[in-house]
Amino acid sequence: MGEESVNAERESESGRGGCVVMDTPERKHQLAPPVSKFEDSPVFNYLNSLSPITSVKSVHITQTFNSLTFSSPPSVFTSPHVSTLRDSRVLRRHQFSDPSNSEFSSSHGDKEDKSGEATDIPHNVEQQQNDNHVDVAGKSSAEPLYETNVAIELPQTSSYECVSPDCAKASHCGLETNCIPELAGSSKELIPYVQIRPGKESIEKEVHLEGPSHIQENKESAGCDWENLFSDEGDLLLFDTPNDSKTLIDPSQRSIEPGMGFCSSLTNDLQNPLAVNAVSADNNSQLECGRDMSVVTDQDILVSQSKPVAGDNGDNVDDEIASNLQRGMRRRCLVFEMVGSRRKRVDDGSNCSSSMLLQSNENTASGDKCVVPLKPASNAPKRRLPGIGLHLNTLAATSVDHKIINHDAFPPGGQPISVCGSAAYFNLSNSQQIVNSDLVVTSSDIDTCPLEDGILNAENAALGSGCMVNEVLDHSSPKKKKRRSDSGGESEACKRCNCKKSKCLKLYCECFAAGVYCVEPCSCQECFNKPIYEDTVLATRKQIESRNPLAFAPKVIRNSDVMIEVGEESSKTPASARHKRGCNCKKSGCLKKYCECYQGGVGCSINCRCEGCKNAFGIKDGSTSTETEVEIEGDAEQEKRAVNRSLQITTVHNDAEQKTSFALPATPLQICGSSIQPFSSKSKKPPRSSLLSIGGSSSGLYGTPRFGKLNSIQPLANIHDRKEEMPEILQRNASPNSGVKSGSPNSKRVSPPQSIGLSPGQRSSRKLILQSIPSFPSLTPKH
DNA sequence: GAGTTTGAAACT
DNA sequence: CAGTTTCAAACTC
Repeated sequence: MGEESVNAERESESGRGGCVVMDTPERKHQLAPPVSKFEDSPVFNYLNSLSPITSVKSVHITQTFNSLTFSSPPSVFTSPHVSTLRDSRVLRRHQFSDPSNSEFSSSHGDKEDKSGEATDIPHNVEQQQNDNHVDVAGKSSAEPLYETNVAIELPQTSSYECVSPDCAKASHCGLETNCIPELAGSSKELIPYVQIRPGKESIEKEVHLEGPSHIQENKESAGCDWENLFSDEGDLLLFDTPNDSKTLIDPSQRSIEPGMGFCSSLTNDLQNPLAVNAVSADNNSQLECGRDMSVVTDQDILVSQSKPVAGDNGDNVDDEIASNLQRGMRRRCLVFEMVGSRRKRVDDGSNCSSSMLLQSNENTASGDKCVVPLKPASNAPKRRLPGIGLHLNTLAATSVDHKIINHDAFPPGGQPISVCGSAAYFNLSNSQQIVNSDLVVTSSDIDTCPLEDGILNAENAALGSGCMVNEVLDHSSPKKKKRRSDSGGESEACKRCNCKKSKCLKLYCECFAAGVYCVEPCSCQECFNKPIYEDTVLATRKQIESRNPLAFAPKVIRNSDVMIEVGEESSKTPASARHKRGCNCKKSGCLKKYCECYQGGVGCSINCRCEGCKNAFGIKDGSTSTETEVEIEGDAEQEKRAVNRSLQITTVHNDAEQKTSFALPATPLQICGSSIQPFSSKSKKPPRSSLLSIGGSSSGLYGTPRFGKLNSIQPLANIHDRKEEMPEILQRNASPNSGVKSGSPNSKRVSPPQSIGLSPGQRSSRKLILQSIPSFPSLTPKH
């Protein structure tokens, strides 16, 4: 459990979703160079080596949890705790704008406790962390747990900040102070803190008397180290808390938003120990603070990192803000995942800290397109951008978003969720949301990516091909290019709609169908597909899903996916990829984009009812024009391979994708879709759901199914395959187009020019791969 | 950019 | 499930 919980926390931190995975590689790079003082510390080394992996783990973990919990969504929460907590925080934040209100915090704290396992787990983790920290202080052992702890600690470090609020109870503060001294040597920043703390220590000591104090202390100590480490490694952490970044970034915002202020104050405190102390004195909520703190700490850490230890915030802050603005676009796609995670957090237990987080989120989240808001990840993305974490990066919020967010902070509907990000709603759609969030985290989630399509797409887009990423980024780009231009792949994440009557609440709307919120580039009228209307969006989505669980599933399924899902049937549909439902073209001859199959770069299948099919990618009869579809039917082995791959991929998605992300809706959607796809075959649908069934509800919860897949898949997936895939995937990433093929070994078919690779399925695969890679090296195993 | 075509989505 | 309507993208000019 401890490891899992830790992982979950990591995930939550990475939170922001699948992004983490992406980040990991980058982080490594980043970390390696900067290591300075901390390098000596075993822990630090550990982190460096692990950090990348850690992020991945988060994803996997979530997945694993999901798989484990599959039957029961709640269980999922447990693993994802962090994410859930954060999400909950977000929501609560919205609800409770005023962090100042101790009541809220306290209440939140209670809620968190109630939240249950998820919340509980964190505590456990903390304890473990504390233990670890202690060890760390001792310096010695940098055990895998350690790493996990470290990851967790980040949050804790935040707790450190939180401590201030809690100070009454003090555990954190005291611990921190204590820890600090130990760690102090390692980190520059720490020293300052230490100095400050002394005053607090007296208070903290009182707290210490209580059992928890030790743990907290340890945590804090760890946090301190973390800070140092982060400062070195920083980026990693940053990714996790986009929101945080804001808080950290903008001191000014603090003044503006009470809640934010709190967080910011914390962050500031981090920078300025004295301030922190003062804050701590005021704050009452302990647990909440702890969690929130964790968030804050992350932010702080991030900030510190972003800015070299120096503490000068001003300049850095500006830069960060700008970066945030840029992020806005990205967020949208990724958001889903992120959002989910955040929401979870909120739900779980947002405490006072949560409120702060929420605020921070709001700040970070862009209103606007709010998509962004979700992702704290977005913040992370900034730094991540450089690295693989493209989708995550894409998620990054834009500065604009931040602004918007503030405005939106309290959507009319009431739920701040919007903040979470466009993608978020997918998660929300069901109880599964939790799962989704997890997925998101993983995907991201994910997303991402991403949503499914939403997240997943986003993720996929990012992962799938550089194109996707670009597209996501492009959102900012004014014009909708035709998403499809990408190729069949339509990067859903980047979709832009032009709806006039549907209010963007029907599948007519590409954005909505993709599980993504409409963004500026959209030319839609009377659009309700915005974070502000998240409730409406979610409700509508549920309705649609109730009618057709697969409504948001990716339309085009890869062979691998099909293989997996369909299993036996896959043999029936040799084509590398197929349209889930098949087309119904009568006049276009399946040679124009009117045809979804053609648009998706896939051949028509038995499922199609098209007339006069001339689909260049493959005719309905099964004879794909392109030889590409080599029939795998006969080969059970091939199918198995494909399945394994698909599973791997899918698992990754769940991260993303997404939803992230999603990527389906976010990624989740895609994932779902993939999972769902089996059903997709028109008539055959029901049977295949087996996978879905694993996940739980097939429908809305695409996330779950995906998770299920992921979970199931991961185990199934052969390491060999992954390894092989990994490189390929990477390469593919480099070249999106190529990627397509790689996606499914079986699918030899070269994706038509379009980009089969772009096709959601492929994307998903890519995304998955990317994520999977980092995840692969799960830290836990080391233990 | 306006208008037409097309097929999916939604509705009955 | 089939037929019809609505809708927005794709396409053409």
